[in-house]
Amino acid sequence: MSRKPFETSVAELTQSLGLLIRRVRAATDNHELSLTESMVLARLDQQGPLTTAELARIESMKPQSMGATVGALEEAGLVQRTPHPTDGRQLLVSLTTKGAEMRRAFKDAKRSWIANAISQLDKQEQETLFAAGEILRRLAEQ
Amino acid sequence: MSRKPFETSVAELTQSLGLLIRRVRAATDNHELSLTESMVLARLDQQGPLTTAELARIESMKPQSMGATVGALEEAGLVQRTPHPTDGRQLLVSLTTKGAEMRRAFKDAKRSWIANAISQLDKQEQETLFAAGEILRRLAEQ
DNA sequence: TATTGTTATACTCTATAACTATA
DNA sequence: TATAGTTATAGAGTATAACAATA
Repeated sequence: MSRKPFETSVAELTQSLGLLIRRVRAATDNHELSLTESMVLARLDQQGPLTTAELARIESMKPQSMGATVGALEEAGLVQRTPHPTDGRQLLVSLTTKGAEMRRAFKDAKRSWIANAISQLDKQEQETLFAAGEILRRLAEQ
Repeated sequence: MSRKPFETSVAELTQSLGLLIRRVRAATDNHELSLTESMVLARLDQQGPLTTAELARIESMKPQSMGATVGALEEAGLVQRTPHPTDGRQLLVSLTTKGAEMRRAFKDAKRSWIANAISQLDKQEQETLFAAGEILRRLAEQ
């Protein structure tokens, strides 16, 4: 196979990411959760109740921005805020029954177009994608 | 190697993409070009002068949105608009000298944090990333 | 009638700044 | 003094709607 120049490959990757970002945003308009909202539900599902500040740190966002996201999820009835037992400043965010159901639906790969699309790729392409995901995470955290 | 459940891998990939999107946006604030602006410059560099409507189709955006992007690039002196020789409705967007210089700088992988970061990965990781880029583009266009 | 482009307006996501309450 | 959270405001990126000019 003939190798492309490095810059061409980077340009193509950048373009793919750009298209994907807009595709994700478009899906959001279609009554799906936003990327950040999905990420928050997944975190709460995996790690149990967390505070807004903790969620912000995990997702590399400002606490005020995460506050808005959590507020939207709360308004949608997917999460609830309860006072921290010992620290009066903190509010613990946790999944509601409806939020937990939403997560299960996502895991079925039926409700999220991206999970659904990935599930239709062959095994090797899925492996490539997941491996790239880990590399991209390292890049993002740099 | 122990395989993770599919849903876990999808969740991790989604999280990586989310972090990356925010990282790209943060870089934009630091006087770098936005992702879309970079994509437009790359297109014009590769394919020569194009109209706003053509650029919009290529990038899966509405012509009005692309008009704003092109307007920003024009204000920055990176592109110019010239009347189409035969079709009075169209304006051809092309790189200015300054815009062409900007593209060369990007190709040096010094000005763009993402190109720079990728250049520091080992060859195999770069291959994985570029292969994933092609898969992601297919997903985005679905 | 279809297409190119412009202008006006609005929405989402995230940021900064200023504040209160608690530790 | 530091941390958790809220509220107000702003900016970037994109969308929809309504319009003018040209094909």
